[in-house]
Amino acid sequence: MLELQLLRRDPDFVKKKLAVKNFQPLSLVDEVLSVDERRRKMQGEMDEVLNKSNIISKEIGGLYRNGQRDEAERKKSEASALSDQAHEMKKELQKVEKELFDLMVHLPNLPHDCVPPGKDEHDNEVVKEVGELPELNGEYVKPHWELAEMFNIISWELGVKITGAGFPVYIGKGARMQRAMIQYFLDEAVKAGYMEYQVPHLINEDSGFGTGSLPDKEGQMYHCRDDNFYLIPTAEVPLTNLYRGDMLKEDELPIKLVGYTPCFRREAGSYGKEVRGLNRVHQFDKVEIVQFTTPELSYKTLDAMVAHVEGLLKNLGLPYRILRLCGGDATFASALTYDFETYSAAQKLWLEVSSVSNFETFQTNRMKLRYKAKEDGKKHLVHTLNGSALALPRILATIIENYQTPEGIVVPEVLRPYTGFDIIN
RNA sequence: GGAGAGGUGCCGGAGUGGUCGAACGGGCUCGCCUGGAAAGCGGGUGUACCCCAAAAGGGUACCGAGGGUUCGAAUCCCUCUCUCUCCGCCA
Repeated sequence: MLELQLLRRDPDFVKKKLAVKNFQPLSLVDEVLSVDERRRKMQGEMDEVLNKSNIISKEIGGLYRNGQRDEAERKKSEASALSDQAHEMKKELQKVEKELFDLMVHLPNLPHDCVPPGKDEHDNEVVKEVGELPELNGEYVKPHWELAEMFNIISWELGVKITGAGFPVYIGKGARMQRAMIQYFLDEAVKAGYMEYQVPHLINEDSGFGTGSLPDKEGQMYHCRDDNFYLIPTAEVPLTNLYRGDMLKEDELPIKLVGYTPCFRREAGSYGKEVRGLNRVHQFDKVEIVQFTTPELSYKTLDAMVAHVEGLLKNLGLPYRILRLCGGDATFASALTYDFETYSAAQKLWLEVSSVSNFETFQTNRMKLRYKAKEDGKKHLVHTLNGSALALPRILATIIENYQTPEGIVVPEVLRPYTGFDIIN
């Protein structure tokens, strides 16, 4: 959630930034301000009534103590009227507060200065492209879903039997590849100073709200009706919410967390080749890194996280490119997002395998996560960042396609200590 | 799932209708004392919102959450939630 003070201070700036994000209608900003003004006025009036009521109540207490019962009784009706009035005002105020909140919740985060304007993925900016696009020839240009079936390492059919489409079952070396990647990614993160966590895969509403997943992405999450829990769409949600509501000391920052979890996404509305094979599934595994930091350091931190993800891709030997997402393609909560894509040779397709974002104070304003500055002891909202490091299925898809040979699928060197085999055949 | 006990400030822990934003103790912090320290003494020590150009100051709310009773609620009533103990079930 944006900070209301910012809207009050500089509504034009906010509008300008929202325009970059392709947000409509900008008049929402004015609406917020007018509701906010109404709210303040109402609160002032209510406080005044409450103040009077409190004074009289105290007087009544005093009168009783002095034995002036009659005088006290007489004052009661006056006090009663005031408290009724305050009660009504409170109800009205709550309505307006709710109104204000509902409006604020619909404002996305403001994009960072370097975010290019734009509508959708076509306007994203390619920042960097690394590695040779592999030239496959002859018959060895099969897409990963064919190879996976061929070597019996993934079964879509079994997944359908157990659950439904989009729930692949990994078998034998396929399962071990998964486990190897998880372990490798976790080890690399721990080496880089991240604290490993194992967190719940179900979250409550407050957690969903904290990261901005609710109400914005409600339809994307699986919901357990009976208990009102949601299946996590990413470890970002539980990891970030670990610190919800806290007041940190500046010395405690930065905080670096890493966690492996499965991720569940309904992906309503997806279709076609987009969802073939591992390209888009309802359940997948991911290692996620999260950082909490000060506003001064958060963009440096973002760079460091980008570098970390880049390191992983380099080590896996996959051709990749980094995109700076344009305003329209970046998510609701992010101020700046870099997407990583690997090139899947057989599909001749760039697949998104990581997304690294700085949310600045957008999440912490919702979560009320602050820190006390060393300098002046003042409280500020913490900056949050996160990134996939990495999401497994598309990495696996890319490995399967790019490393196919007449003998089988060659396992990238860095994974071999974890898999215990060097070829899938 | 059943029965019971309980959630108070940074921590411990009082408080069962008015003078309670909350005793007392600890912690932390500032000052005095000291060559320095300890002990001791004295002061300070929550958050959010509103009024105010700002500061000073003032107001309101907050004792797990939300409602209710009352002129007045940390205190009484209801609902929810979490923790603990016992029983049942169980990886």
